[in-house]
Amino acid sequence: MKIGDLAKTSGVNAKMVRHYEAIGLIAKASRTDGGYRTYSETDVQFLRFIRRARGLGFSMKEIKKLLSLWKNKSRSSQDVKALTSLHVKNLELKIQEMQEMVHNLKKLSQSCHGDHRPDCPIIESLSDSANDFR
Amino acid sequence: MKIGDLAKTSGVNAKMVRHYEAIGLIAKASRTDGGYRTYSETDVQFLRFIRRARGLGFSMKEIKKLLSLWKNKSRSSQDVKALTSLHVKNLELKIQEMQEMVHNLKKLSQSCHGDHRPDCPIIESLSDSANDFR
DNA sequence: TCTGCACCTTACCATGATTGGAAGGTCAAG
DNA sequence: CTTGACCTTCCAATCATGGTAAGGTGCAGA
Repeated sequence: MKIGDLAKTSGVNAKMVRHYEAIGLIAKASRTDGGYRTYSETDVQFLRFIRRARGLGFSMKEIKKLLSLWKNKSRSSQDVKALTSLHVKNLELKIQEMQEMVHNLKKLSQSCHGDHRPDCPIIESLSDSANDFR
Repeated sequence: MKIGDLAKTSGVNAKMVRHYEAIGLIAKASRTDGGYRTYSETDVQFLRFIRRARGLGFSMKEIKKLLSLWKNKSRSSQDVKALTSLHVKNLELKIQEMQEMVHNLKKLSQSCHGDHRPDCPIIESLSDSANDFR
């Protein structure tokens, strides 16, 4: 199986597969005589794992850990759970921050009449030293 | 006023001030005979504006627009409001995505006993082709 | 066998915002 | 005159991804 087929079946871009190899996330693929990378079904599973973890917002660093836990058959589910709840915690923090942003922006936007006049509380608030949003 | 003082009073890192100058977000500062950048109170206001907009999650591109709207006295508040609501919309989309991630992760985490045993539904789910989170 | 095409290779550049370091110049106080 | 704080430019790294260029491989059809 060449990299293009791997990309199709795993859902991970060929470019990304090479990138993951370059940063050591996955092992170096074996090559054909012509220099083409070759892959097996196992690699497909591997890449799918990575793609799903990315889809859940795990960082590459976290995925590296998850992968080693996956490969390690004597792992404890505790470790995986801990990594996951830390990730959840971080996500929730970010969500809260963004919700605050939205709240502030909406409050500003409400008081902005939104017509041709140049007065705008959003602009004024941003330039007013009394308003610090962090 | 030198760049260090500007940094202190505006709350924007000296490094960042130079960067903003380099990418054309702010005008090139005048220099002393020794080559040091010099700033005025106006520049402090400027940098504070940028810092607050960043704090609200606006991108540099958006801030560039906001700055030109700020400087342009004949701007319409409509433009500012439009830019802001677009930003809010994008934020809300991202928030929703992250909430879905959290939801999925929590569901997985719940079914993970979290002890020393190697069985872990989180890992299993990531390697199982039946689970696609996007 | 030649040709064309799809696919592969490496290598470099770009994004966006920020941070870090290195190597060196300026300035004021002691 | 030395010390140390501050400034300068330049270069690089982060993180995940996308793009391009220039060239090699492999296979099907004429």
